[in-house]
Amino acid sequence: MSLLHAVLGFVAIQPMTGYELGKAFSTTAAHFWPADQSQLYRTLHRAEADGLVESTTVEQATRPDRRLYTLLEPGREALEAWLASPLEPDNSREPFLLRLFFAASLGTSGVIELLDQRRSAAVELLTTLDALASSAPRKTSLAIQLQYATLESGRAHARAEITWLDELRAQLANHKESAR
Amino acid sequence: MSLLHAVLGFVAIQPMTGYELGKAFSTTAAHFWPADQSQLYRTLHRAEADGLVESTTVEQATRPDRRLYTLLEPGREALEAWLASPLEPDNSREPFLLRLFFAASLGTSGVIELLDQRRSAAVELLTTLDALASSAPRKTSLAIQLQYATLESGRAHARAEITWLDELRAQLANHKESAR
DNA sequence: TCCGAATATAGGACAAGTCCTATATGGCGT
DNA sequence: ACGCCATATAGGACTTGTCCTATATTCGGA
Repeated sequence: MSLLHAVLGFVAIQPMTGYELGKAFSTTAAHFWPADQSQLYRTLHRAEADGLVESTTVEQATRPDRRLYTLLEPGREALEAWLASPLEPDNSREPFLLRLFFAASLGTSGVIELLDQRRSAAVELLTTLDALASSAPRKTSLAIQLQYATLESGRAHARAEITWLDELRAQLANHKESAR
Repeated sequence: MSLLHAVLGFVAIQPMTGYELGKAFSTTAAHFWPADQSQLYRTLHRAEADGLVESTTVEQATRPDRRLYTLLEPGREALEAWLASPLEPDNSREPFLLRLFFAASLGTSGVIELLDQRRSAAVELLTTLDALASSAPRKTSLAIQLQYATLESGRAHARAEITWLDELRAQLANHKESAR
């Protein structure tokens, strides 16, 4: 349901085509809201059918025609209603934790390998986010500040993840040693 | 797809009924893997159809019959294969970040309210996890250690979330003040 | 010269998860 | 006395998201 709201949010900033929306997602929102291309276009169709947005076809000579989507008043209302609605309880899935939970049969050394793999991925994510953060624009408007804040959130959680992994790893390694 | 693996993981520890599985999820894995009751039973049916588990009906006088599921060899292999498979890239959705990203139209004070709501939820989660952690058994086996580690992960991330929220809140409040 | 990437939109098939309801009974609180 | 909760399993309807493919052209690199 939320992809619709994200679409409305982007279109509220500026009228866009589906393709541009895809770009906007992958460059600015990918780390907290991956958007499938197919799903994006379907959501746009539905939003238009529901009268939330309006599209105008822009013909192009060589490229396929572009459909430029504009936010309509009902769409803006839906967006504001979403922003003001109570926060839904957070029930996110953590595939890594699920695996770790059941990983005992890998043995201590196997689990440590798992932790190292996860650590690599977390470090990679963190460096990506660091790069994005350092190339971010000056925080002039509230909107820009908030967009930057989502980056900061990702960095904070990535750092927390790495710290947790290191502590767990040390604990397991230590335990293994003393068990010798 | 992962619910299947979680089911195999639990049944590997001990043969269980669907109902007991539901309990196991909600008491030990709820914070990183919510399991819908309907989905659970469907997954069990499929796992049995696929020859991964086997069920025996235990008749009861007053209560409905219980179907006790046992892990079969192919199921154990599937579980081990999953544990040894490469980590999938992490693409989790963060509805709160999505909302924050587009929340500028709420104004600084509206955003601060949003942050406060989120903070309350995070604090509540943290205290729940703290309680679970303090009532956790002694970390004797590797399995118990890993299960405890998932709790620690939740706590680490909850604390990171609270810290991030506090910093952002201070920054926004400060900005608002200096803009007067 | 050929292959892939970028531009631009769209549909089909499928997987996974959510929400609601149904069935049947016993115990507990108010 | 009445309703709700726990026990125990299951199906229907629906939403959301994923993966793959199709279409059509242009440009750049190996």
